[in-house]
Amino acid sequence: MAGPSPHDRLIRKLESISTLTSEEAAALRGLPMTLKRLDDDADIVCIGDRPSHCCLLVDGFLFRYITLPTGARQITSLHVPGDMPDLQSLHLEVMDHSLGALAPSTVAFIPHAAVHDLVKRYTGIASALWRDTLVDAAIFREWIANVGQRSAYQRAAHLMCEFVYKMRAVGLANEDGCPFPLTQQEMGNSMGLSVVHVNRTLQALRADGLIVLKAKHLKIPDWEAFKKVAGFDPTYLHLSRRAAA
Amino acid sequence: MAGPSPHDRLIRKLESISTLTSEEAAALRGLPMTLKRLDDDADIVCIGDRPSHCCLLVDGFLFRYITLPTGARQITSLHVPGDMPDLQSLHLEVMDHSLGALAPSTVAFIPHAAVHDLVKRYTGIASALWRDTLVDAAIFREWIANVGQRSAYQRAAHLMCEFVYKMRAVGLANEDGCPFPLTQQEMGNSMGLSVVHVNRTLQALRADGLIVLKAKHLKIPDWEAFKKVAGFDPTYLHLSRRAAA
DNA sequence: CGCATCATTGAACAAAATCAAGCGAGGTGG
DNA sequence: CCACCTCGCTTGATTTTGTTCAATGATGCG
Repeated sequence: MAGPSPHDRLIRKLESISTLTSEEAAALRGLPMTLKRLDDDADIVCIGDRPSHCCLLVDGFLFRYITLPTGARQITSLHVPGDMPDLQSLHLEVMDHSLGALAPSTVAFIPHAAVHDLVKRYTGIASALWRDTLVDAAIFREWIANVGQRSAYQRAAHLMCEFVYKMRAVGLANEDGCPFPLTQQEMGNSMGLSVVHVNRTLQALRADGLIVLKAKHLKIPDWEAFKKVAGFDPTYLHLSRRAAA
Repeated sequence: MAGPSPHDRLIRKLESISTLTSEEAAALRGLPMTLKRLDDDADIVCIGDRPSHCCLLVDGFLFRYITLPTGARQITSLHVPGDMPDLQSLHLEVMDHSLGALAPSTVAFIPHAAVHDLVKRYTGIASALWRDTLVDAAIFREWIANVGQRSAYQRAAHLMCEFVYKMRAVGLANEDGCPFPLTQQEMGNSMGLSVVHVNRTLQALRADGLIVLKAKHLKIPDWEAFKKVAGFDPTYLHLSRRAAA
């Protein structure tokens, strides 16, 4: 399945959190993009790099992570198609974290210069991109609260809630759930938990009938009950009315 | 002590992470500001609000926090003079968290319209402000790692390292340390730890000669040793060379 | 002085980490 | 085609870290 074009993905994503004029959408369609396929586990940019391109995720899943001096790894965000996970590199020259692929993925590289140019010419695009980085930050805040305050059980539920919401916002989830690409190890690295404990937590969620997670596919039978358990309120995702519906 | 003007604070802060032309600095000096004094514990904006102004911290200390459905509170950031902690409200209409005062403080309110106007007219200011929100996000990422991966002992050390660095960057710390306004309860809410455990952790840090913390003043006798314990690398603060020195 | 807030202490308890094996499905090479 | 190997998942036992509960000091301020 060929799926939407890279430009369509980007536009759909930006429309999930902003509004674009047709002129702005057309301008975005003019962005030069170089496609690249990535293996599972491949790194796109690493801490210390000074990227000259931004990366748009077209297909698959990416994640950002920090490696501590001890070797411990903390995942700080998960990304779905349409996301530009290193948009920040437009204004932050040196990477303070790394960006890698969670699953085999396709990404499109866009030269910084081309983005800077669009931003200068279209205030609407500038706003949308700035806003995108701000939503990113809002999600980071929620993750701090997730790791800092919630029990393992709630934490896992919250992580999954957010993931499904993000997938729905770009049209990649339906009533039957959506792909969920994380291994238990990766979930642990996202939530500040050991693999063993993640395993036990998932079993508890399954036993309580809250999730059906198998073969990297996640289904939530009772969405309202699940949100309640997670303490999930989607406000922080700042979705436009259309995308939130 | 009257101290620097609100505009000076802002300019100094922006210069700690960017460079401004003299024309841009002059334009910033033209920003309309309304000063307000705040008590300890006062809230400036709350979750759900739709602010029409940004807030510049002139004097004192602010913090952002999320309140979970259970009533638990997670502090997501600490702010020192020169910071604009709700700059994000320029592009995110509704607040997904709250902003309050850690200590008696003075803040300056700036109408969104005035900021939007400056951003439109000076790309350098637009870049500096966008960059400021991106540094904010980088700090959130580091906090996720702090809460998710580090022991209580390291966590506390890291929190203090970051705070002192931010104070130094705007000229508010010297070799004798700096003010440190957090109660142990607030430190706990910042690090995902109970008050009791914060207390014991601080005692351990004191016993090891790493900190001298008394009457809300913090001094680090051996900075290199302390950074090592904390696993602290200031890259993520993205300070300009001048401010990092 | 008396109240309020913050800091400190001890004891019992709970959550999650660690250590150490096994299990199972998918992929590979002989 | 099958043995085998790897990676991710699962399980149990044990230990560690941090929480909770319940008081008791200390400090500052009106």
